[in-house]
Amino acid sequence: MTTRPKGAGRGDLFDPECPTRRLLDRVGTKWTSMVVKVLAEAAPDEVRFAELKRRIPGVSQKMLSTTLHSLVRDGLVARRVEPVVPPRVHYRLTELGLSLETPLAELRTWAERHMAEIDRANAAADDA
Amino acid sequence: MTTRPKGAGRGDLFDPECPTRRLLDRVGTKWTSMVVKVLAEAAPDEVRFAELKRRIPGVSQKMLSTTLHSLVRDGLVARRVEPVVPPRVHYRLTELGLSLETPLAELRTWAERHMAEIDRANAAADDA
DNA sequence: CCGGATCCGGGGCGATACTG
DNA sequence: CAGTATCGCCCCGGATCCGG
Repeated sequence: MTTRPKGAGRGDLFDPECPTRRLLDRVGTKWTSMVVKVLAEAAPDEVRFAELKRRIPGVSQKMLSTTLHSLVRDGLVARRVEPVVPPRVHYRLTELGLSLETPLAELRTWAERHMAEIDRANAAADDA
Repeated sequence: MTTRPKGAGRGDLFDPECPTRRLLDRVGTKWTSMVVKVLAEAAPDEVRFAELKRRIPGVSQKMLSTTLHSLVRDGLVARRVEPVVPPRVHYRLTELGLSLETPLAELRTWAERHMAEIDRANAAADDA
């Protein structure tokens, strides 16, 4: 999933290593944005795995787990394990993750305001 | 494709019809954000197909064509054909498309500023 | 309770070749 | 010049089983 190029292009946005494309590859995966949102709403508190799953209807255990590990790997989410039986695992956004929430929130705002127009455009296209 | 549970709860962002998820499904496709960026930079001028292709290294004709048609269908891009031989097709952002450029630009800014941190986090994870 | 391992289908995406 | 058609790979993401 995570494409792993090495040198990050920082000048040309259309460089194959374009940071925006790479970011969208991550944020665009199905569950990432929702995980970030839930964790952002809970911040600075932690959220347990099961609670996260409960708050994101439709996500499978596998995908939630995979998504979280990707985010941890990217340094956007911190993971804390309580060494008890049964184990308890807690997640929270790092500062980096929190800073990402800002632009993501703006995208959400745009979506809420304008998706209806997109739907209308599609409906019009279907007519033709 | 997507099952339609019922009327979308207009409050709940985690509804299966969540507008944010749907927007990200579109914007997250590989070439969309770059097409929008090129057209936004050219705005309010139009850009021809070949010029668009030239400015987006790596894109195939097929994917550029597909991406553009999706955007047209969504009402984000307008298409104008000059009925000459050989044909000339011009594209430009609609107002809706232009308004999307704003939050997208902020995502780009975030990406430029922070992708290096993400890369470092990944490198650190590779060590372990 | 948390999540790794495996199997599998569908769709995004690319390469190439062909039309008007 | 600007597409469309076809083929096929890859990998996301869902279901299920299992392990600590």
